[in-house]
Amino acid sequence: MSKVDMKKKSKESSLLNTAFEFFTTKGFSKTSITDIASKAGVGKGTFYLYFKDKYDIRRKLIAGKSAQVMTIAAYALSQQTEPMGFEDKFIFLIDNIINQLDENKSLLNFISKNLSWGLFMQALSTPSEQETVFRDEYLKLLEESEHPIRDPELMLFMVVELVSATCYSSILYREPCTLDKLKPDLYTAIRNIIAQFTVVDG
Amino acid sequence: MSKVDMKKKSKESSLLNTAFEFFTTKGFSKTSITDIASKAGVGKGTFYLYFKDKYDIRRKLIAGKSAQVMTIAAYALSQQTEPMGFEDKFIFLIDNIINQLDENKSLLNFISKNLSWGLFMQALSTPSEQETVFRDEYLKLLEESEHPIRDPELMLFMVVELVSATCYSSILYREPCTLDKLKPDLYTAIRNIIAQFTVVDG
Amino acid sequence: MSKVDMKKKSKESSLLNTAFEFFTTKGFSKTSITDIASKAGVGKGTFYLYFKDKYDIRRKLIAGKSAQVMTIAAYALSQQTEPMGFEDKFIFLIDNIINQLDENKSLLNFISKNLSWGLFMQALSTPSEQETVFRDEYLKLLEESEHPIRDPELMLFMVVELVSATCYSSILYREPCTLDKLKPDLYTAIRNIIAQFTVVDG
Amino acid sequence: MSKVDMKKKSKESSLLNTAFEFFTTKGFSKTSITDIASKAGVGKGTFYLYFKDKYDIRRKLIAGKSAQVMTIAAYALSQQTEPMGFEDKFIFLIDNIINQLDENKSLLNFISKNLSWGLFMQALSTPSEQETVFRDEYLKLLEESEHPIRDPELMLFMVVELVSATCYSSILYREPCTLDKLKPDLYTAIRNIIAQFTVVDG
DNA sequence: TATGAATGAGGCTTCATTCAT
DNA sequence: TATGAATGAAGCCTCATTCAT
Repeated sequence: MSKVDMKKKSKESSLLNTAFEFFTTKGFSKTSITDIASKAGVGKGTFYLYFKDKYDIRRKLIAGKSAQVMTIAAYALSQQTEPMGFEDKFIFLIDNIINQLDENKSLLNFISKNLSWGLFMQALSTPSEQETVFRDEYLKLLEESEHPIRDPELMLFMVVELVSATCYSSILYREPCTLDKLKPDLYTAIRNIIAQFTVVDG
Repeated sequence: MSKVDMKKKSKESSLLNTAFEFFTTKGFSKTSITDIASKAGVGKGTFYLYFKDKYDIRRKLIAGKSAQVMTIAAYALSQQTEPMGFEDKFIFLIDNIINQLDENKSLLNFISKNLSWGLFMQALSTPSEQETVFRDEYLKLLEESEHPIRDPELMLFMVVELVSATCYSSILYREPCTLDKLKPDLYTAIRNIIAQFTVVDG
Repeated sequence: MSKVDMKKKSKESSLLNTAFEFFTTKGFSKTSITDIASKAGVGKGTFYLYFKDKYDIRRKLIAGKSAQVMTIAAYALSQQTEPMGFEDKFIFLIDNIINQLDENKSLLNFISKNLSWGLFMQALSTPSEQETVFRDEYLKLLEESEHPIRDPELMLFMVVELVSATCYSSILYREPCTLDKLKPDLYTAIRNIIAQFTVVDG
Repeated sequence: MSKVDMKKKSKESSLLNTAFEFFTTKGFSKTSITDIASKAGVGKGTFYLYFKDKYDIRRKLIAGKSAQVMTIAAYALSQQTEPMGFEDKFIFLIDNIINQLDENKSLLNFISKNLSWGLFMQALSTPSEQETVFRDEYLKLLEESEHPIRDPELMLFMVVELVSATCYSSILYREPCTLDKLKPDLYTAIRNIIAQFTVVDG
């Protein structure tokens, strides 16, 4: 990569990072291009060399950040050596993601405010530049499961929504309780949901 | 209520209704005071006689609409004659609310876009002008329950978040499945959550 | 007219006058809304209460100024008491307009820069708020003429174009000669054009 | 001309042609340097190697295009073998130019939008790189004329203005009539103007 | 109480021009 | 010579809010 290309990448990163910071603190509509450009240390016009408009930079942030979280979680799971069943692996992934978000509250804030089920699924199945993808990992988990899961997408949907909604409030505002206090009950609830979708042979 | 007071109320209502319509269709930040006032048929200045600013009218809308939903559900429950246990009553309330939202998509849209746990709890416990309040109803349910519930607020939190997040996508976008298909699994999951919070005497 | 309406009219006039001044000196595309508003002593937003955009104010200026010139010329003719033939009346009108423009160079500049045949004819036949209209006057002249004119619109077109193009340069830049020096030859040329369009009975 | 010089010329030509195309279609102020450079297939910075700024390229276009038209007309006249008087030669030139413009509407558009008398006269007397020049041809015509012309510059001025203004509207918009219908009356008018400037010995 | 004219800060975006490569 | 990334001034326009009537 040439020197000039590196500079360009660095500018783009700088803009993305700054936008991310403002979006998560001030909110999208209260953040102006001027805010982003000047904090990023570039001219206002420069912004438009890299992004079509404000919506464009948000879209790219969502895609990038989602992929990043998924990839980290999937990678962590792949590093596990001891044998685990489907349920444990699934909980492992969930737990890893929750911990990432717990340590990175602005990311959580951003994702929660901008991620709908549609965008999430899209991010899950869009490989972009990442090699491994969450969805593949999830499907692999299913195949390895001893007991078949009926309606795996609906199950994933319910779990994801439950997790994201409860953890959001819990991590950011410690309401109605801290994450530590929430986790046991949350994981129990997840295991119950899994059980409820597990087809048991007669 | 005097004639003048009625006129005042009517203007306020008109503004609230119009604002609601725009917020749910165009979104909050893309709705202007001019939009609201002119559609409501009053002068722009009049808006400021009833509301401090744009945020004020949103706040009042959230409170009012939440209370309305809760009140309707609680009233419906009170009309039930046959005896029901805690779990059934709880599910009854949830089901009633879901049905209200299913029939009133713009309300769902508005609540989902504007309701955080904090605002929701606030709305639940702010009597405003409504007589009955959801929270009272919920607490009454708990007292009547045969088996004690550990951590009732956490339980309510988890259920509310699960319901609102899943139903939002399901009702509005039919993704990942229709509401009819979702309901059985959702209610099973809720019953499991209730069970997991129920203290069983030994 | 109420006090408030008078104020409004005065603001609109102020904006029109200022815009006219800038358009004729700096040119249309180099004149900004900020220029106009601040010189007119009103806020930038106020401009948009009176005009849709920059093109709107130009359109209104063209219509207004054209009508004004035509009306003055027609009125002056109507005040003439001594009997005149068609040719003389026509030349009278032309001469009056030329003199108006000679005394009002910025008006000439503006009209010349913004008036096409289409706009001119449109302005001529749009009564707007003026009572008398140039076109009516012209048609009346024709009717009174002893000798019929073949193709009166084409004749008017040729004369108008000849007059406007030559006088523009002559008045503004005194090139290639002064207006005084131009007039005799110009009027001779016009009389010749009229003659060439006059149907002579045989 | 060296290879490098040819390359240079080709870039300059390409820029001029592209600018001409945009100026006549989009207009001067709505055409950006980016438009010109990118359509011409060169870098934006390259533009500034050949032209001082946007006004510079317009100026050079006007000069070049005017000279081109004049040269073609003068050349056509020089090819005529049969003997013609001054009036006929003059009309011949005019007719040739009108026909050029009729076949090349974008050129007419450009000239009309950008040519004032001043620029025109300047173009006529600036030899630039062209060998033959309209003005020379015109003066030669005068000398050959049997009857002296009083005030030849004023006469040329009036004719040129009459022709350009009427033909512009006629060719581009067919208003108020087509070119074919206009020509006879126009040429009659021109002959009359010539007559009016011709000094007849007594 | 009711109005809507007036405001000006601030948003988004374009673009002529420069300059390091 | 050739490039195009970078810039920031400047343009247009919106809109929440105020205030005189």
